[in-house]
Amino acid sequence: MSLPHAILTALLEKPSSGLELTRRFDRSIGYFWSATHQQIYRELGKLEADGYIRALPSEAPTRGRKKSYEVLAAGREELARWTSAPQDPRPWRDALFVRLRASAVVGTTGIEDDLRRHLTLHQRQLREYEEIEERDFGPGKDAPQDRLQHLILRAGIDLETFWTQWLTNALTEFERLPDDAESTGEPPAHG
Amino acid sequence: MSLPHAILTALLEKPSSGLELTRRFDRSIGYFWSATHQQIYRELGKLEADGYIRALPSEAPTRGRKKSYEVLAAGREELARWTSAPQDPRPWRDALFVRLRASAVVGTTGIEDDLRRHLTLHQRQLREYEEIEERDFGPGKDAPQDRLQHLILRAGIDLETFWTQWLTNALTEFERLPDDAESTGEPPAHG
DNA sequence: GGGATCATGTAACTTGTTACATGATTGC
DNA sequence: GCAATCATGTAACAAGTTACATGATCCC
Repeated sequence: MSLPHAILTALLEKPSSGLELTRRFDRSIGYFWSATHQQIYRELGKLEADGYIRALPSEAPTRGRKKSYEVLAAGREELARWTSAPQDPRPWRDALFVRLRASAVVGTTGIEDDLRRHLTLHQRQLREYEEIEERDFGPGKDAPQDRLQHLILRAGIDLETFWTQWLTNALTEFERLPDDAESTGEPPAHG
Repeated sequence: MSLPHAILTALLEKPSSGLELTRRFDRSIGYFWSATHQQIYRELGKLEADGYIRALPSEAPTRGRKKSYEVLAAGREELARWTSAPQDPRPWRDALFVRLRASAVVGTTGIEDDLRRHLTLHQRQLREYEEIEERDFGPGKDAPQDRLQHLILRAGIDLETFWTQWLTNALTEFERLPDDAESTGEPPAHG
């Protein structure tokens, strides 16, 4: 149930239309909770039906006409409630590790190229985050109200750093592996 | 489309019944792709219908009777195809960061306790992974065919290390924050 | 008036979650 | 025979993905 609350947060920061939200989910918010415009419109409809947000008064609300939303008191209360309520971390899923484990059984052909490609993508993302950090949180820009934003950005930087290091290490490991290593049978139990 | 391929991998490692798979998804495989028994039974049905796996011959296949599956040639081929095909990394989503960003708008009340709780959970998971590493990949146990498994485990260790460090840092940051810091308005754009 | 683009949607599908149902086996 | 547990499922729903539809506006 994070998407509606991410939208409430975005709308509290600044009332927006669906498309404006979509654009904000392509950059800052999307760095930790991505969403497509279809999801956003659907969720806006629900939030309005639930009385958490309302469309700012304008002309006839039809297709193709821009429609901006603002958060109502009930919406702010719901967001505060959700934010302070305990939540377990979700089990994480990553297809790359499924593929690696599969390649221990059916062979590693082809996967190495994709690891290299992923490395490039993560290096690019890391650089992007670091540029944002320098621009927005450089020396003398550490206002207290920005600390939380900075903390979130640091998580992004640290995670991309993890990926670049792990992928670099994995590729080194692959060079040492016998060509197209293929093993069968149960691997160590891991727990 | 990772779940069917994770199941094919597991069945190639060792033919199993639905419940046995469920148990394996609770430990080793579940560390990077979790699944409930309902998902697994549904997927087993599809994989069988697609001709990728088959039930090992036994008595009448009814409810309550154990049913084991093995992978057919077509299943192995599909797994090899999927494993070697390029795949983009999925956009990652983490509710904790949504909550942190929300707390910059509606206040940080309550979230600190949950950060502490998450820290404990991640420390516990990290310890578990490290014990597995020592047991299965300790000195003298680095057979080439285990290298891929070790690589995956290292990713888990590194990720949990990231979490414990980041959460520790975040909690320190919270102590420095003015009580129940609450800011309004658009934060820095971050991109 | 026609194409680009801005803007809001619908529909169908896949994947993951939650709650519940039912049969078989084992130990008492 | 009955409770516990092993084992396989169904149903309903929530969330995310992909493809497509349609109206409004701007600029030539």
